[in-house]
Amino acid sequence: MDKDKIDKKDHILDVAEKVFSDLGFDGASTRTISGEAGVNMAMLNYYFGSKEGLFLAIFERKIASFQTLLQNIGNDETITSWDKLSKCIDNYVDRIIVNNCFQKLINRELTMSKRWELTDKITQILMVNVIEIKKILDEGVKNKTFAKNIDAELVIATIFGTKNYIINTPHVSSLILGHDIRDEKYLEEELKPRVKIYMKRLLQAYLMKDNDNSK
Amino acid sequence: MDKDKIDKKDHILDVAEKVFSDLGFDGASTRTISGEAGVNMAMLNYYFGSKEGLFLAIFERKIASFQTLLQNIGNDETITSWDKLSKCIDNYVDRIIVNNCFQKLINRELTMSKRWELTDKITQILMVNVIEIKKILDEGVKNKTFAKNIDAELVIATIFGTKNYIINTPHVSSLILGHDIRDEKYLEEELKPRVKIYMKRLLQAYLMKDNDNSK
DNA sequence: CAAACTCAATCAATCGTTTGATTAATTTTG
DNA sequence: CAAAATTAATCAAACGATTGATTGAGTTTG
Repeated sequence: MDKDKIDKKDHILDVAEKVFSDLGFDGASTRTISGEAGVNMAMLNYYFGSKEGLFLAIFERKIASFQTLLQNIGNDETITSWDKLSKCIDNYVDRIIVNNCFQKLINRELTMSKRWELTDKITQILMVNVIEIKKILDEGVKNKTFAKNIDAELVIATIFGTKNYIINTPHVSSLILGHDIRDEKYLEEELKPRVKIYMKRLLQAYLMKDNDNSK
Repeated sequence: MDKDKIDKKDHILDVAEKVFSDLGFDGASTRTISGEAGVNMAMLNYYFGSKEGLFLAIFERKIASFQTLLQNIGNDETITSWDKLSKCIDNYVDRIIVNNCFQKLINRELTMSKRWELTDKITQILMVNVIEIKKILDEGVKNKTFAKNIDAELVIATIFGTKNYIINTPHVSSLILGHDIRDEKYLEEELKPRVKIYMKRLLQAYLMKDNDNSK
């Protein structure tokens, strides 16, 4: 049946995503992945051509859902620049914490000096979001919602960096926060709203204050 | 000669640090490392026992320099909490951008679910800095330098996360900033001061403003 | 000379991939 | 309809290549 085939491929991709994110591309053997997924080793090549093909397929599957999310917020003329940024933060915190282990994959791949093609593709995808936020920040400066001398590029680094730090280094951030951040209940009910509130207060304080240059 | 021996070991460690940070632990073969370092493959095992021993030796070498840096800032009674935090930021930005590729190593290792012993050791080392900053923040709240309702834990995530984001994802941050951040001149003369100024303004705005809870 | 060092050659183990056979379901044919 | 042919899916086994590690013979050094 066609449905079963798709389900099986999807199951392999689910397992592979987890194993790759735990062990890295080189650390995860095809035997481990196929074993974990409960399928014969040869099926990986049968379905995805190669180990790298499997790796790429994981990304292909996720890309679509990444593209469209922030798309229309920037063009909404009815809300202020601050509200747009606020919406972006909400979306981003929600989305990223769901795609937990995929985020780890993306981030590790970006730190590698291998597989340039994939690195470039990921970079391109992430830049869509970066540009979207940059646009909102610039617009906010122009219409004086935000202070004129903000450092927009580094604000972007803070937005993405803060979230990445929490998610990608769970050992450290769990110690800092005093909870296991891999506990889904804590994540959903406490951490997510807390990060949202914090990010908004942090950025509001910075963006909407006059940072005079006379030190 | 004893000097030559140490120099050679250090040279191997330098090369290995670079190769590991580019290719990951599993992606970097002992042949690649020894070839890059211009030494016989067997030397790696002769000096460091094993591939993992070599990997650990890279960390051992760096640990000492990491420990002592922030140590005494927190205990200085003559400066304000804000100045302490300010000093921490300076130290941190300076140090971390120098140890560029070692940071990538640390960060990738923290995202892995392998080599628990090393992960725990790294976590422990990083926590020294975390606790130091936490202490400063708490003290600042107590003596009313900082607002009473700040989110100290997430401030820490912002400090480390912002810097990590810039350094660990050079492809993306180079695009954002419009310069190749691996260009040492740009890094030293432009980016470093810029990050310092930005971080201080960002944190000052947040920490020294009343974040009322009514919305 | 003895200890420390260096090397090419080699080891077993594991890697990603391919193979050829087998099964089961579908389509074509007489 | 029933037999034959075709197809996709699955498997155990094996492939060559590469891995980290070791060997034992040679060289250098103090």
